[in-house]
Amino acid sequence: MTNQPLIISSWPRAILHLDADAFFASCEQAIHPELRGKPVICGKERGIVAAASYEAKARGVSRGVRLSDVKKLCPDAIILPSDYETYSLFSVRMFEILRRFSPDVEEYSIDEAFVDLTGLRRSFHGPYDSIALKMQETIEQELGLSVSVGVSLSKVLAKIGSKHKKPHGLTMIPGRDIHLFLEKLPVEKVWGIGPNTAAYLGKHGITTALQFAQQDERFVTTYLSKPYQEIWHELNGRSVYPVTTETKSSYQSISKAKTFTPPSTDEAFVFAQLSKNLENACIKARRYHLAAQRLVIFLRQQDYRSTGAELKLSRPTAYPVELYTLLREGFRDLYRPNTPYRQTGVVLSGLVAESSVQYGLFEDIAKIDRMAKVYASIDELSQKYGKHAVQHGASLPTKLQAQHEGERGDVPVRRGDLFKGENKRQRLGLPMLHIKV
DNA sequence: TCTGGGGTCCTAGGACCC
DNA sequence: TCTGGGGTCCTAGGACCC
Repeated sequence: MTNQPLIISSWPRAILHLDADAFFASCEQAIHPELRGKPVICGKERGIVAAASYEAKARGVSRGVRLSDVKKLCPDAIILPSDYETYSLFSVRMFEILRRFSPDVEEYSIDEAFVDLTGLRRSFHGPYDSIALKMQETIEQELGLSVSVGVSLSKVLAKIGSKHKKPHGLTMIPGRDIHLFLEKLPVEKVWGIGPNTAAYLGKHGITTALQFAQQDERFVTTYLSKPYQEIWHELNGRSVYPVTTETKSSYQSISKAKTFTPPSTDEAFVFAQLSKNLENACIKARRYHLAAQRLVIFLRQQDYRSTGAELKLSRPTAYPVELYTLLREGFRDLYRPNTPYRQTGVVLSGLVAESSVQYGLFEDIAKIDRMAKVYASIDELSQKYGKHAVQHGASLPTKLQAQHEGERGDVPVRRGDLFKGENKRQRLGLPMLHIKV
């Protein structure tokens, strides 16, 4: 493997990191004024706290806590389902505001961004901290959201800055002060250093970010791999991570996984879960006009062990019908009877643009064309009525889960019951279609 | 610490070739 | 047939992120 040298920015940069405070909950409070000042929690759909407003945090509610425990901590909490579409709109507008200040905006996640401020002092007639303050104020005025920002010489340091004081912080870390911020910071709090690397560094006597930053280069290149060498430079104020402005329009891989409770030993049910994941992954791939060259499937057992297999496709595709034979074969190899499974998943990888797919000489082009049309209609229906409007027959046994999750989940369900009775879709008067494969 | 779902990048090691 | 050097490509798995 060729060891490419790191490219280190040759002049000092001014990089800002912005992190919205309690983003989901704050969006809810911005839209619904009556929620302001109250403990608001998002995550009802998953049963755990996805975000908590500062009022809720003050009562000890934090991310990941089970909602059943929330009621003990904070009985008057207002618990809402997460509404990603609305939050995305806030997110888009937040990034738009940032781009008024600099074209170099990286949309890092729904509620975080990096902005390269290098060279902007002249046009703004003021220091970097006043630009940062202006951003903060504009977002507050126009969107009613509070954000925390950090400004420093590199992305890693800017992130440390934005986390330093929350909510509504504005932290500048100039080169001469770096050590003050790293001194008390446990090394695992540094962006990119997880528990494994922290434990490894601990064996070398390194527990704080400052101790890590002060290692000499020989130590770093001898004992650490490239990602950590990069972090080491960044902590020392040498920027190696560029602010990338391209908005993401493609994927390296698309995955879908679903956990079910209780774990199941029912082969048809487990296969149906897998099949449904495949359908959902394919829908997303088609939305981005991508086709997969490889399909990974995995089954996770009750004890969290997982087995998987990578399947190669003869030609890139995003159409489940073309993948069922392979899916069945792969499943047959992995599945062990009488083993309780709790999760299945698929990964579509080796994604290429759909338009670049070459069809073989002997393939029935007319048939492929018809299939493409069927799927185009399916995608349209899913858009209108939700993605469960149309399903492959193979995915139908997932209906068992709906019954398991009902109040009387202990009642045995016979296969014959699957199609009986009305479901939500029918009650709403929406079409129910089954595609035969 | 895990919850749960969706991603990215890097490395080591094997297969294969000249 | 063995030895050895060197390169590429691919894959599994690890680590980390939000």
